[in-house]
Amino acid sequence: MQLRQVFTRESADTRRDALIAATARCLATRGAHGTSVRAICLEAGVSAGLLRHYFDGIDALVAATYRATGARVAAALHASVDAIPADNPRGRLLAFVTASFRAPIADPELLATWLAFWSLSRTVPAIGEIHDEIYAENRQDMERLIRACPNAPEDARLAAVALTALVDGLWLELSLGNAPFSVVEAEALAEKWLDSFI
Amino acid sequence: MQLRQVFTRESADTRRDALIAATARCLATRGAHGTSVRAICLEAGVSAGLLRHYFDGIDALVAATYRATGARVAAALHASVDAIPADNPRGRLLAFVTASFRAPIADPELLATWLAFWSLSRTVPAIGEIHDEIYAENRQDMERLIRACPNAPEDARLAAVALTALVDGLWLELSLGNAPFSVVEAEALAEKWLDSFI
DNA sequence: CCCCTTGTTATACGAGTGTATAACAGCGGC
DNA sequence: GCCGCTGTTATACACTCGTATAACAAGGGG
Repeated sequence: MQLRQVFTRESADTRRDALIAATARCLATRGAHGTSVRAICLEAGVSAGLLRHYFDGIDALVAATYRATGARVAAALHASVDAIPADNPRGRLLAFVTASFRAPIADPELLATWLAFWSLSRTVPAIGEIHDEIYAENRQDMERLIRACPNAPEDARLAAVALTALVDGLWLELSLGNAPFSVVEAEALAEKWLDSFI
Repeated sequence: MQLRQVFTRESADTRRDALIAATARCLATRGAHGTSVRAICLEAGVSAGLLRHYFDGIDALVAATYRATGARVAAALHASVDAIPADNPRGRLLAFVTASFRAPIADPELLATWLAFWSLSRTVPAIGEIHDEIYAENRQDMERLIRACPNAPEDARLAAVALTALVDGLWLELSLGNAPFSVVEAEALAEKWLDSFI
């Protein structure tokens, strides 16, 4: 005679956010392999059936989590940029570039989440589209910051490509762990690369 | 009354290699999510039980596939380097760096395989160790090529870190598809970054 | 040529997967 | 205070997962 679990009713947004947060924690902790409907709902403290009540399925929930995580990263980058006054465009660009090497972006858990997204983006078309959106927006932000510099290169797009690639590569190794370099070295390399464009 | 399937006996090495190749194809085609014991053995044309006869389990097989794939990439890189005569050390380094943007390394299937490995390296310790081995060897190769240059920087390690990061970032976006830049642009960026060190 | 080793297959098993469905209960409206 | 809506839970189902095991047959040694 199993007693039915007590529960409280929450608003749709609250539950959706809780499920998204639980999905991110699951991806980070257990990897994509261990992120199942039951694992997510256990992490969120709700029963397994509730997932389908708020999302079309686990793929849709993971896609929503991807979008939310991307927005969180973008917000952290923008916060770093906005900490530098507008009359220092190079400083703002440098802040945008080097923020990837510090918390909360250099988080190993964030890498685990991102890896799961990359893996799924080749299989699940909806996640692939979100990936393209996120990266396009990130690159536009970077281009804007480059163009704001007095010595901006004629091809801001290519400079953004170059900076993004170096930052991604350094971020990847830092987050994977056992990187043979320090955060300070990564920042110095990024600054050197930056100064070769502006 | 199911007739038992005809089969031919193969040497241990042949079967092992076939299973490794099938695993790589599975990871590339179906992603880590769809790479199961049955999928691998179907791809290899053997029954599901045979996997455990040659490997301790699916994790061990994936680890072996990781090692084999890493060796294949390293061989491709070395072939690119060896196509340049020894009296042109900068050319050899450049060949090592830019080979990542061409086949067979810029292959989208290779990315899918690599992503699966990265995802698993956080969960399966054995795969994490292989990852460290592969990356350490790759970096040593790069450092060797840097030190062979006449104007080699004092800190070849940091230069190798820098070049590896840029190449990885560019390779990642090229392989993910929809990259907003061309292979030629990637090569030019890598060469520019290279010339800022030697 | 036949036997024996053993590589290979077929089948079974328990656990876990995503999803569907009906019963339940929290809580606002009356 | 009670009703009814619906958010939530519990359970069931069909499927796939990795693995274990026994039956089978391929092919070399005698």
